[in-house]
Amino acid sequence: MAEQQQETQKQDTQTEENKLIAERRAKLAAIREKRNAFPNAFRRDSHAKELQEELGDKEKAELEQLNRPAKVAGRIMAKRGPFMVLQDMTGRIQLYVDKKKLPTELLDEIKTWDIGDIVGAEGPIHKSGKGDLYVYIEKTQLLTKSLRPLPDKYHGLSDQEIRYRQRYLDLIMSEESRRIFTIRSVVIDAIRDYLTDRDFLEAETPMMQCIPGGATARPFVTYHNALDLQMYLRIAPELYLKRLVVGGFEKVFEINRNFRNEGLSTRHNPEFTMLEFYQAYADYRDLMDLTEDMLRYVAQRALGTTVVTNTVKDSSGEVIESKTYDFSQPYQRMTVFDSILHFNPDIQGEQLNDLQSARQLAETLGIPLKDSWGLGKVQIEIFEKTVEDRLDQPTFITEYPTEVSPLARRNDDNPFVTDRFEFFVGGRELANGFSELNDAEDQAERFRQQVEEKEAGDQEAMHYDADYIAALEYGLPPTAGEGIGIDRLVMMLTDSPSIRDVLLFPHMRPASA
RNA sequence: GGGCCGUUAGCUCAGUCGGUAGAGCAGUUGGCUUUUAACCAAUUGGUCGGGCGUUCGAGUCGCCCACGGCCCA
Repeated sequence: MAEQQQETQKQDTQTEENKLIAERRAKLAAIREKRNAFPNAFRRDSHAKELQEELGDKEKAELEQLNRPAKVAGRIMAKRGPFMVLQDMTGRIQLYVDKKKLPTELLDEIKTWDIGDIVGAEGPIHKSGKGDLYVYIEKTQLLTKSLRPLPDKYHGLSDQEIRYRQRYLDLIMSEESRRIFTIRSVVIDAIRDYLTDRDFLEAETPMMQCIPGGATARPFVTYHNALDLQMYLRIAPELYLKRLVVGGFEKVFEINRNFRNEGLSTRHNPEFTMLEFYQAYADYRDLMDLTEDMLRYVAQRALGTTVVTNTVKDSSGEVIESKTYDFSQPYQRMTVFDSILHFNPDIQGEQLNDLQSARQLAETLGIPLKDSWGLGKVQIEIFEKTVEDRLDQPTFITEYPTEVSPLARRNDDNPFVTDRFEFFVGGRELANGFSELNDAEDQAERFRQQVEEKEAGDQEAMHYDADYIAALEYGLPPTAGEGIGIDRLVMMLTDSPSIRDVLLFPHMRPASA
């Protein structure tokens, strides 16, 4: 009882607290008195952008003669004298309220319309003295009353936190934000087209797995009641997609979410979108060629060009650095080993090839080492520390050590490394691909090594997946597979500095009370 | 995890040396009806992120906490 009273009181103060909302509620109440305040029968026949493209160049007099009728709908974004600016998903167009022609009752109601309200309007398209198109209102109606005031019509929403937490406001206010998410959609569409055009089959594999495999990462843990079973959100679809190749789907791909239980940063979100694809009777070199070609196609579709510009801005938003990446050119290719030597002129090849001296080198570089690490792991640590963020132009790095590539096929000439590559642009890893390990016995041995590392305390090490080994024992044809991080790809294509700018609803700590 | 910065009206932001809280936009009232961040006049609106402390007095100084941003690990 007391709680209820408290709750009511709280609600009262919240309502009183914002006078602007109260005023809009009163306006809505007045409309409810007269009719259904939420009509849903209005149908538009035109979008703002089409009208601007079709009629924007025509003269004022010509348009008045044409008297082309249109029905439009959208959100009121500004009011300027007798004009209202309407925004729909394609763009903006003005409405003109002629107080000499419209009935008084309607004019009185239009006066109560606020920025943010959603309305429909019908009338011929004319052009104003200043050269802007408008719908000369003959009929109009309020479709949805907006109860909360929008951000500043000129400055928009500048509070980053609110942009992420209330993305809908960001989308209403920011053309740039709408552009980024439109590009994201086109990128995924283009990838899907590219692969399906080449006879890849799209597959959906489990998001909930009993053995989280296909990558080294900490998984999220969940629980299935009916089966009384601990399950994990997947960290990768890899092992399931390769089972499909065993099953005879020789070209498969999946675009979907992976979940990794790690921190949040400008580059990491606990759930992120990956493309993975597998092709039988191909090797990692074929996939490097495919990647070059596919990214060219995707950039062209999404941006209309293969030249991508990325900028670095200072705190005031001034561009202090600008780089261009031309995806029409062949990308550089370099081995891990060579790239370390290339970016570290002081380092000698012999130092890198000996565990003792490589460890020493790593310590000089300030890399914390674990006793269990072999030469390959130490080399990769040195690579990540001294090379990765300097790989600016599109570059394939090849020959990753077997020790850090538990699912990749060993190189025929040098079993210390695998037939694997990673792809970098702007210092960021965008893709990882390799010839798949299809030797069931070798794979079983590598799983055992991972389990040892897990038992030694590495929470990211892999589990032993006996069913996957069984699948390999039936025979996986020679296959190459690759993963491309969609979020990072979209960041690069849209020149977005943070992964949160390309995720509609990035994960945040719950807002404080 | 560490460092720096931020949090003031619905939004965008000022706020000097510690002395009763300001502007523009939005809103309200009136005017204007081919405007372009529309304009003109009047006007409403504040738990200064939260807490503790110093002080006669704190948006302002100190400490703690929350959330966010950037950089580093």
